[in-house]
Amino acid sequence: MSSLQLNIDAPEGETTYFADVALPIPIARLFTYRVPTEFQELAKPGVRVIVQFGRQKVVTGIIDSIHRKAPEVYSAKPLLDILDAEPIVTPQQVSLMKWMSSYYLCTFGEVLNAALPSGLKLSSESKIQLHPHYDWNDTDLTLDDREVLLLSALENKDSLSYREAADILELKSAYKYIKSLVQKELIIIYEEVKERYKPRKIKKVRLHGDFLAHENQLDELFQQLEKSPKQADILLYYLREVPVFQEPNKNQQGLPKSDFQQNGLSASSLKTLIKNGIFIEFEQIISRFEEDQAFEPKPLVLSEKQEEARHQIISQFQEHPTVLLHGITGSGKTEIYIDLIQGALESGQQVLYLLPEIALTAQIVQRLRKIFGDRMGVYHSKFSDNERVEVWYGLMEGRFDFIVGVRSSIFLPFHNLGLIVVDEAHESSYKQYDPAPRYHARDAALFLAHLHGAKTLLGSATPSLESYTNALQKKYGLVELFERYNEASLPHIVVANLTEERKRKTNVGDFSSVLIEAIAEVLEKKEQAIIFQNRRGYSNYLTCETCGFIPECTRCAVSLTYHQYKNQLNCHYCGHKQAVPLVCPACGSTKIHTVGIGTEKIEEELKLIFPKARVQRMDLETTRAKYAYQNIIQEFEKGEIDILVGTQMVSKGLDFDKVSLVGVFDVDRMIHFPDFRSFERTFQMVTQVSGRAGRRETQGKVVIQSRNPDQHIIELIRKGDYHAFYHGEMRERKQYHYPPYTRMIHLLLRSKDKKLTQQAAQTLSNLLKEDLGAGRVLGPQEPLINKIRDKFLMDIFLKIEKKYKMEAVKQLIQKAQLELLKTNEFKSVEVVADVDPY
DNA sequence: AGCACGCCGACT
DNA sequence: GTCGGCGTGCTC
Repeated sequence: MSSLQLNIDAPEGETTYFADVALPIPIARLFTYRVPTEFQELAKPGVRVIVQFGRQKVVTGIIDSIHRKAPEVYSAKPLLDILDAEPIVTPQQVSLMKWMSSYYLCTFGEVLNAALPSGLKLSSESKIQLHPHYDWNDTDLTLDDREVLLLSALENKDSLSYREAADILELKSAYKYIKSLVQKELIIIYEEVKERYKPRKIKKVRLHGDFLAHENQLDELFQQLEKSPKQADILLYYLREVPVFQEPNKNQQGLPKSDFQQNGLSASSLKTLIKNGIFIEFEQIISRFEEDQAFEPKPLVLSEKQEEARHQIISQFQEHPTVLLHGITGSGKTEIYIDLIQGALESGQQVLYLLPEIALTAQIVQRLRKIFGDRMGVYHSKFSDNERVEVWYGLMEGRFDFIVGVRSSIFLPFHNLGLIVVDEAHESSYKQYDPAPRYHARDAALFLAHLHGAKTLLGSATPSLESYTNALQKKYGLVELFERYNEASLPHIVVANLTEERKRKTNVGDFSSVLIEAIAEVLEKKEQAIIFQNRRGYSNYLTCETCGFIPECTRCAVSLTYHQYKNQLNCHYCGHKQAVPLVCPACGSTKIHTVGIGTEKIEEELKLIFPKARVQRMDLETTRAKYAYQNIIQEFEKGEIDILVGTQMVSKGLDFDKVSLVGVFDVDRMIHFPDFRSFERTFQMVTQVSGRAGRRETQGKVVIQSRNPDQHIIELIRKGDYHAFYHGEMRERKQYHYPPYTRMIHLLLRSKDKKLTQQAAQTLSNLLKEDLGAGRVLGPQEPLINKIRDKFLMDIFLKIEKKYKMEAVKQLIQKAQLELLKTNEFKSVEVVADVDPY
């Protein structure tokens, strides 16, 4: 069979090659395509190819390898096209992606999907159009009403996608009718391949070369244009802007067409000049990023302590590829990063600076831009696809050698990486939860560094227990900075006892008198305050006073969050929105009131308590737009805002000189979050947000509101004692076998059938317990939120001691999953694996 | 993930 | 009876 295939297209004596292609689909397999002879030169690992996949679809894939082994049980389809002359992914990228798919238990295709900016992925869409020989009057065929509807739609619009066709018919699928029309030869199906990336082009004009041979030719031209003064004006303007005789090559570059209009010159006259061949119109590809931004490479002056830390880091790098820089907020870690980055760049290496999320970038990017100019590329989620592709190419082509970006920037095509800085390395937003690959960018960055032989610097004021443990065990180097830069002092932390205040009735709603007085003082002194509450929306939920009814999401097992601003109830899990009921849907009562307090309500109450203060809210809602975040920050910086209320966004890396108060609105909510890391999270978050208070001369103040201020964790936060926190928490972790003493894998099962999900979870859990031992398998248990988007959920957690090989464990999981699938009913149950689920 | 084929309830 | 729902299997 295979010998037959070998001869399909190669002439006698030539070999047929095959390409194993990775496709961006969640199938844990490569697909083998035949390499047509004309592509043999170009087909090499790392180039993008277009292939047919399935009956209709055409998709972009990446060649993984080229070989001569013909598949035995099917005949390979040919590669349809090759998109790149050179590999678009480097061998290191492929290694990183392969590691990721095996470590995080997902398919290579899923990683590929996350790694490539969608501008680099092509995919096709099935579309329909009228048959070339279609003639409306000619149809003696009997047509269904819906078929007629589709045909008339196609007469108005050249083509329709399947989706559009279904929408026109108001059906879920129009496939049946499409098929019927195809059979009747009235329409045809075709594939439209969309190239998503488009370089930005501008239209320019230049003077036709003929007029440059002699100066008199220009004179003649002016005479010719005597009766068309508008055209003459344009010519004059052009000659003024472009000194064609002094610098002839300037004419080659021409002038943007838009310049003429901006200077009040007639567009139609310019058109005439182009038509008459006096000007030549052409297009030029330009960068989406502003070029030649002014930058001043100011020499960086490190303080003595910083200098010392820098020195230690460099010497630790001699022995360790990874160093943890543990420096309290305000200790000046950024300056040290900058210094090290400059060092790496000077030695010709590339640098990646990872930030946890876009929220952080605005301020730091501005600062870095001033130092590194346009050799620095920025990569984050608010960039458009096209912008991302430009960063990708820019890095490949060497225009950038320094990338500042969020977690997905680890996938960029580095070829000579020397240093990775992971700023705020403890941040949980480095972990991607959904969809796969569920990776942790900090850990992936360590692997990436390993691939390049690069160094990694993890920086944090409150390192994760994992990282700090690694440092104590000498797996990482450790450098610690306990002094604030510029002799600024640490903020004074006070805890407001809400229970006590309620008893004495000194509180105002959810505000303690302590917090209110502190805010009043700040306003008095014309300083600024940040109020932190990690819950967006107005209130947690609504409830009916009469019958206790709580509006819940129809698709998820959660109460709906009340958003006053839009007068809506929102589900924060599936995005469902609905109007606020005027009367209780259960009993008809009008006594509906709000429970819990979100950023929106805090904002409102602050405006009531301090009517003169300028209050601004910063959360997901108010920062949706591309520059919204930046705008708020700028206003705050300029002092146009007195009180900034926000979710965790406000806690991250912002430095404001005039902030002298930070209020942590509800620390209890964070402490009691049902997760073994809730203490760690709380410690990190509160420490971080506290660090926003008082940067320079003034000592800042932090007010933490709690109903139960005697909790040990609050005491640790108050003292800012990381080491005591670390050791205390580690004891707990050891006792209950939690990370970092073990590694965790979370298995989530979901399906539309509750019983079935539970049964499948029980079965899977039993299978795993057989292989791993009951002690290492927790559950199955129903998660707190047991339904999301109409799918019921079940949890299984695996806790594996460090000494076990994770590879083997993962194989067991896959084995158990296969075993589970042997029961037919369980096939509709999805199993999602999340490795290191935090 | 799509997408096509096959098997069952509610309607002209 | 057929239409239209969705469950199931496959993709080189």
